[in-house]
Amino acid sequence: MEYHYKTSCLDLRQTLESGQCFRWRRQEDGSYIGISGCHILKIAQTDDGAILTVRDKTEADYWLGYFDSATDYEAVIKQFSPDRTLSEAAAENRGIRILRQEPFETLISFIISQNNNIPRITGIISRLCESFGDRISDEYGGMYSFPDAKRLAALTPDDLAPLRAGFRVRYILDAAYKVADGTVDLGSIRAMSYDDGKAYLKTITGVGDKVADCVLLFAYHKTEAFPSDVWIKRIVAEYYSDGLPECMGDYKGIAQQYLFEYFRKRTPVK
DNA sequence: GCTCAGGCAGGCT
DNA sequence: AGCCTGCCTGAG
Repeated sequence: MEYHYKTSCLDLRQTLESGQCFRWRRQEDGSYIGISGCHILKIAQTDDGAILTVRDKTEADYWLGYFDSATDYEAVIKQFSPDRTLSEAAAENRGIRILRQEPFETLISFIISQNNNIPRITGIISRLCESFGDRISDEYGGMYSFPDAKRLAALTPDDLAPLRAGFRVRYILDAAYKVADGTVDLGSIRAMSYDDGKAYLKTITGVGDKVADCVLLFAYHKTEAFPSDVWIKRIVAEYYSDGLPECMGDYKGIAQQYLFEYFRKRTPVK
């Protein structure tokens, strides 16, 4: 079925190519095909929203949650209006959504992201899923699930060598072990405060401030999280050296995403 | 050869 | 608590 999602604040390219997710493929016609958990979606941009191609209404509901349809982005952008830089960044990138992704997949993805670039991150994750995930559908040329913690915990560094993930392999395995044996219960983080969730995630080797913030923001939708990468550090140093503006409130993570896109676009590729 | 890419651990002060 | 340094890998 096709589900027509009407909204004024969703731009697929801005959202799906913003570096918060790694499992979407842009098609020649401009639509995107992606997977999350065992859910598969084809989605196409329209003037007044997007059209979701899904099996049934239950699937459509899953994806509306994934695309954060419950958050009023218009209101958030209005809240940012006192800060000139931020409101310019938001106006230009008003179609960005903060996705609600599967926690384990998000955790492993951002462990892989450290000291790495987006094409390589995407490649490593593709190989991980094709090697150790399940082929859950033959449509769109074959779709593979993200392997769960138990599956990954059964592997050795040699098994993961073909991924070419380098020194991150031992971090991937440490995360898989801790989640598989219950040392880390990802489900419990949802109810935790931002600070507690961050400290809890950092008990995993290879998870520092940046990775923890990405997981808290892009999986658990804790919008107080403000992932501070090399780009954001430059922006903060130049524009917010006296501290982040009051109007960001509890939406620092959304602000971060607008600022990141705004300045990345303006930085020429060498 | 070199540097850099959306960091982190481990060791040092 | 804050600074340094090395790190797999592949592209430019």
